[in-house]
Order: sequence, then C-alpha cells, then structure tokens
Amino acid sequence: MAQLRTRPMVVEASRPMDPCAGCEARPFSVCNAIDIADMDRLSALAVTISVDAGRTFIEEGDVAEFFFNVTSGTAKLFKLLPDGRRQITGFASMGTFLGLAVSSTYAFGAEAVEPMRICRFSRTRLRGVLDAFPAMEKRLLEVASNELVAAQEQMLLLGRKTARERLASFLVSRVTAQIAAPIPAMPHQGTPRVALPMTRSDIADYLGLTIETVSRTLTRFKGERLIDIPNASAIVIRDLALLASLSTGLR
Amino acid sequence: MAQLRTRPMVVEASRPMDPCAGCEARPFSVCNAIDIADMDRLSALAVTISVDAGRTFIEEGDVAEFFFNVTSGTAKLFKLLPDGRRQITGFASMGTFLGLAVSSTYAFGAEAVEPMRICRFSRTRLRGVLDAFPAMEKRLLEVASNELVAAQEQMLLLGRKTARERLASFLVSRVTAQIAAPIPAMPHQGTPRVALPMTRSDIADYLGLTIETVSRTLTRFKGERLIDIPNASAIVIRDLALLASLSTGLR
DNA sequence: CGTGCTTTTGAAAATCATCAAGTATAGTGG
DNA sequence: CCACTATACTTGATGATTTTCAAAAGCACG
Repeated sequence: MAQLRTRPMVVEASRPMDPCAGCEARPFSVCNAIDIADMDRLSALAVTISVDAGRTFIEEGDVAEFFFNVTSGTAKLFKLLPDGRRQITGFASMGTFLGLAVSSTYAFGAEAVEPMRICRFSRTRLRGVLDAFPAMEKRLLEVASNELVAAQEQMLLLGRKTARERLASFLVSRVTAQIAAPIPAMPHQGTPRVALPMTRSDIADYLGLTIETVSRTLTRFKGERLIDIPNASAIVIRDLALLASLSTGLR
Repeated sequence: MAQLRTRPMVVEASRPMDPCAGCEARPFSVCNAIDIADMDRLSALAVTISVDAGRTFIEEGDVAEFFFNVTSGTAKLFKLLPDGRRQITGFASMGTFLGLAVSSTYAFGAEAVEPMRICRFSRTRLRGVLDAFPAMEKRLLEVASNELVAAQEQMLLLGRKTARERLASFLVSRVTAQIAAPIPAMPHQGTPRVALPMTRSDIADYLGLTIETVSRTLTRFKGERLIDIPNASAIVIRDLALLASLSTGLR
C-alpha cells in the first residue's frame, strides 16, 4: 500500500480576486448551483490547497471539520480494516464534492494519486451558505443520489462479477467518465485512450482483487486484442463494445 | 431466486382522516422533518399500499414515477445481471425512504420479503412539497449521506472480507439495527435474538456469497457457541463481542 | 401425510490468492 | 549521461477459500 514520505501540505492564503470566478472545475461542481452574482459568498469561505501525490488529506475517523471540492488531479477514497486490508470506494477527480457525512467524523480516508488542487470549506460555515441557497442543498442531494447509484453498481461488481467482468467494467467506466467529464477530451475515433493515474494496487483495491489478478487480466485482454497497454498508466481501448458486453457477463 | 406467483397489488384509496397522524413509521422517517401542522400537505399526496410477500413493487429500469416510504414489513433492494446473478444492495424496513434517483428510471428493484405497508408519493408532486419545506430536503440529504456511508461499509465487506467476517458483520448489523430502530425492542440481556425475515438466498445475495456458504458458516458459528439457530428465520446471539471483533478480522 | 420448498451437508472443481522470482520503469546521484 | 536503487509491474507455480454439483434432511401447508 503506497506510502510516500509525508511532505507538509501547502496551504496558500489565496484570494487574488475571486478564486471561484475563473475556476475550471466550477462547471462540473456543486458550486455551479449558485448564481455567479452570489458566488462571492461562497468564495469567501473557500481556501485553495495543493496536495502532493501520495499525501493523505482526509483521515478516516478524524473529526470532519471540512468539506472539499476537487479542482484538479485525482484522489482515491478508501476504507481500511484493522489488519491493513483496504477497499477503495471511489476515485475523486475534478468537480467531485467530498465530505458528505452526517456523522461528526469522516467515514473514509482520501489520498492524492497525482498532484491535486482542492477547495476547502469549513463545514460549520458552509452550513450557513447552504441555508441561504437551497439550490445548492438541492444540488448536493443530486450529487449524493448519483453517488448512491454508483455505489450500488459497485456493490453488484464486488459481490457478483468475475475478475474479467470487473476489469472490463472498470475500463468501460473510465472511458465514459472521460467522455462525460473534465477536459474536452482528446479526440477518440473508436479507440479511446484512458489514463490510469492510479497504480495496479489501487485498481486491485478498488475492484476487490489482487494486483496479480489485475495484471494478468489486463495482459489477457491485450492478448485478445481488446486493449493495448502502451505503458502502465495508459490503456488504449480497441474494442469498447466487446468490453462493455463482457462487463455485464454477456461475453 | 425467489419467484412467487404474481398477485395483484392491493391499492387502497385510504384517507380516513390524516393517515400520517397516527403513522407508526413517522418517528423513523423523513416525514418527521415536516411540522405536524403542515403534515396535511404531505398526507394529501400519500397513498397507502399493501404489498404481499414476494411481490416486486419496484422494477429496475422502470420509469421512476414514485417515491416510497416503508411503513411496516421488509423489502430487499437489488440489482441484476443479464444472466440472473443478483446483488442485494440493502434491506428496507420501517421508516426507510426509497426512490432517490436523479435519473428518470429506478436504478434498482425492490421486492417484499414479508408483507409490507408502504406510502407512495408521486415524484413530481412531492417535488412541490420539497420546495415548500426545505427542512425535508435537508432531511433527505441526511438520509442519502447515511446510506452512502452504509454503502461504503458494504463495499469494504464485499471487496475485502472473508465469508466468516461477512456473516459476522451481517449479524452484528442486524443486532444494532434492531436496537436503534423500530419496535421498542424486546429486552435482550446479553443474548439478543435477531429476526431474519429474508431467506438464506437473500442473505447470500446480500453478502456476495452462495447459500451453501451462508449455511455452512452459520452452522460453524453455532458449533463455536457464537450463536444459536432456533429456526431458520431467527438467530440468538450468544457472543456479540466476539462476533463484532470477528467482523473486522480481529478474530 | 404427501408435496414442494428451503436448508443443510458432502464431495469435487475452479477461480482467485499467495508465494516467489524476474523484468521494467523512474527517480537519484555520481 | 549513465549506472544504481527503489518501486511498480509482470509472470509462473502452488494452494486455499469458496463455488458448483449433488443429495439428503427439515418444514410448512394443503
């Protein structure tokens, strides 16, 4: 399990103008629910933070003092068992809102898998903004509902799919996530290239497998001309349709 | 996979007075967020329905026309793969709110495991109530957040726990759910008795195992004096503390 | 007191995990 | 710029937990 030396988290007292105004993540985040005119109310609470790759910025069980919004980069969200077994419950990228929890402590940890920028809000102070702008609370409910649907899909994967089906599902979801979200996306004319900023170990802990099984299964996919593996952190999808049907057991 | 003959769903045009006034599930449900004085606004939309055991009242993929609130009984929520493999994502009992989904179709199916009474609301009409009472929307966000936490815990179980740990977790969660919720609970002086209205097949599909493994593991627990099995639908917990530590791998 | 279902129990098989090297890859410092 | 080291990834052999296949035992209900 990745463990980098712990460099100090860089906190910038960033308030040049309105940090939210030019925020690239806004179109993809809950912040967008607030009218641009009222945005200052939100940006007054926001503190921009840089997080180095490998840095844990949410510790499971810690008092939940903050909400976070991912501006750039990718984080893995995870839960641990006492003996160190780890389940990654999801990956958070641009626009993802983190910290939803009724309890006073975080129910999961979060660690950057690549350098990140995140927006931090005090939970108590954000509550005031939420009360003032019900549209944002409504947006949060949408976000939570979507995550719930994704979580149920992942339960189906973890509880009932084979290793092959899990990897196929993972690759397909990476493709669709890349299309739906962030960067206008590099043109993919049938052979989309998905970036895998996370390690094989992360993928394994996300899919409930071991790194060896992940590696073997990807190698086998390559042999079957379903994918190409130019390097460990990128995969070229050669037959998305077949992968998609594989992912639901229709081989 | 349980498949009973399909009896017609009984719909009662129930509006004797205010059906919500004497509702036993209200203290445990989102309805409680609304002031008793404003309750008529909600009860005007509510239609009470009886569901026979074995009846599917939410079909995965169907247009999501309604929200539901469970008044009594228990339902299993599930997702299916094309070849029939099933993952039960949760059990819904008194007070559970169902139907959260941004999409226009249900992301999961729901089937009664014992006779139920449920409250049905039109999604479009409930939207008006939610807009009028932000407190209820807020409550829904709390509910969704809690379910998200539970879903993450279940992902940890499905992805990383052994069969023994899964069953131990299941039994412990049944005990705590019984204490926290519904019926003032029968006095349990160290040996709580948990009801299992669902079949072994349901438990298996919930824990990502087969019925055989569920049966074998429970039998082994019995042999180890951790539980008693008076009958197939009830279990007496003889050593909750040991089960609890077993559930996190601390054997 | 059958009849049909669920549950339990047993034996064999299989998928995936574990153990163990060996091979890339990336970052570091000479 | 190139070895050198650390880490990540791949590949192979073996093993174990869990599944699959099969059948008997309980239970509920007519």
